[in-house]
Amino acid sequence: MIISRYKTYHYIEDLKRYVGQEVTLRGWVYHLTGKGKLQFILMRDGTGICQCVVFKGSVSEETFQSAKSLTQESSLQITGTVREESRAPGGFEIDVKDIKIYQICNNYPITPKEHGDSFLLEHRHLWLRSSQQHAIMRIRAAVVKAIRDFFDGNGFKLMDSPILTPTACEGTSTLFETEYFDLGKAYLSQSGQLYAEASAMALGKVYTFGPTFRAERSKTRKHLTEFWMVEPEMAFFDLNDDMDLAEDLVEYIVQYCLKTCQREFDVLERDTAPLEKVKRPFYRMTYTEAVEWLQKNNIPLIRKIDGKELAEPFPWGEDFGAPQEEAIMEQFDKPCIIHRYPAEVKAFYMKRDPENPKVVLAMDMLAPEKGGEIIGGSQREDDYDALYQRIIENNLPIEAFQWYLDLRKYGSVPHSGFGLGVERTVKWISGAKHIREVIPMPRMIHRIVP
RNA sequence: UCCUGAGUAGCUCAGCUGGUUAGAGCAUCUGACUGUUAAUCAGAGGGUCGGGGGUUCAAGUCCCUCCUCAGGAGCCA
Repeated sequence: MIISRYKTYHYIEDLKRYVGQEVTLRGWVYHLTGKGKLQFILMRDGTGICQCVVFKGSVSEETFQSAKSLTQESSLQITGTVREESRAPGGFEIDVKDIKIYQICNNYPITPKEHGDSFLLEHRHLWLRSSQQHAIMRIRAAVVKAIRDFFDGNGFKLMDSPILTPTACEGTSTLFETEYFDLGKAYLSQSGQLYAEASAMALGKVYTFGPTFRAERSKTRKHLTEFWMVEPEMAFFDLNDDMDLAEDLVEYIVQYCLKTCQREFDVLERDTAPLEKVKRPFYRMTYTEAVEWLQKNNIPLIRKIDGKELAEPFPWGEDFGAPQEEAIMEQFDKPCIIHRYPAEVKAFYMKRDPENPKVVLAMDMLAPEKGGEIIGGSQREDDYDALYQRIIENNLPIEAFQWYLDLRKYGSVPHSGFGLGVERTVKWISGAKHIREVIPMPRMIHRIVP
C-alpha cells in the first residue's frame, strides 16, 4: 500500500498521542527564552503551540548553536521526544534532539509587547499568526462549517448567486461599480437574495453563501465593506417557518462552536456561560411591541437639528438605531427576533402583512451581549401586481427586474428567506472587540491593504 | 458624510507656561546564567518630532493648511 508522505507528518494538536515517542514538528518560533545552557523554543505549527527544550548537554554543539541563533518567527523543523510536563504551557514538551532551520527571521515587526490597532492592521498578514487572531480564525472556520453542515443536513442545496450583477438588489446607491465589457456598468453584489429566490423556485430549499459588498461609508466596529453572508431561501415557507429556521440555525452554530472550540474560547478568555443559554425558543416581539417597550422605558429617539440633539418619545414608524437595539437587548440572555416592521423602512420585495398592511412580514434577529443584528429576513412578496407596484413606487428600473417579476408570473408560491452575517456572528460568539478581527483580510472604508 | 480625538526611535508612549546635545520601556546587537513562561542582569547602536507654510532671538511645543489614523453617529448583515 502506498501512503502519501504528508499523512505521516506530526502536528502539535496530536502530541498527546505520541508521549514517549520521537516526533518531527515543522513550524515557526512563537517565542524564545534562554537560560545559559537551556534554550526554550515556543513553537507553533498552525494547529497549536508547543514548548521545545534544548539542553546543551544532550545535543551536539552545532544543534545548540542553531537553537541559540533562532529568532521570533524563524521557520524550522524540530525532532525530539514528547514528554508530559506540567511546567510547559499546554502540558506537553519536546526534548529536542535535532533542529533544521528553514530560515532565520530578522526583525519580525510584531513583538510580544503591545501594539496599536493601526500598526496591527497594516501587518494583518503577519498579525494572523498571533494566538488570539489564530483562535478567532478557527472559530470562524467552525461557524462556517456549522452553517454548511446545518443546511446540507436539512435538505438544502447550495446555489451560489453571482457576484457581478447588472443592478442593485435593494435599489440603493451604495454599490461598488465596475466596467463590464461592452455592456456598460456592473456592480458587486450586495446580496444574493434575488437570485436565491429564482434558485428556490427550481430546487425548493436552497442557500447561497458568499461575499457581499456594500459601499456604505460606515465606520463602526460592526461594519465591513466586504463581508460574507449565508442566505437560505425556501419555497412555501411563511414568516413563522422562516423565524423557526433562523432560530434552529443560530442554536446549531452556537452549540457546535461550544462543542468544538473550547480551546479557542480559553485563549480569548471568552466566558462561554452566556453561549450555553442559546437554545430554542428565543425571544420574539413585534416591532409595535418593541416601540411600546421603548416608550414605556423612556428610551427616546434622538434627532440632530442644527447641531442640537433633541430627544422625543420613540415614534411608531421610525427604524431602530443602535441605542434602541442595545436597550431592548439588555433584558435578554438569548437572541431576540423582532418582526413585522413598518413597510416604509424595509425593502420593496417584502410581503405586506395581510392583517395589517402598514407592516411587512420582515424579521431581524438581534444577538445578546451587544452582538447586534445578525439576521435580517422576510417573507417575499409573491403577487405579481403588488411587486410590480412596489418596484414602480421605489423608482427602480422595471426592465432590470423583469426576470425577477417572472418568478411571480410562472408558478408563484409563498416563500421566505433570510441573510445571516457571518462576521457579525463570529464577532458575537468569539467576543472579538471589532469586526475587522473576525475576517482574515478586512476591507473597510479607509483600508484595502494588505 | 458629520462629530470627537491622535500622529515624537522598529513598537507603546512621556516631553509642563516655547529655552542647551529630544527621553523611557520593550524590540535589535554583544556578554552572563540548567526551568524560562512578556525571564533577569551588564553594555551598545537607534530620531528630518506626519507634510507644507507662518509667528519668534529661539518651535516637538503657538497659529494656518493639507495628509493619515482611531472612536462614535447615520446606513445596514
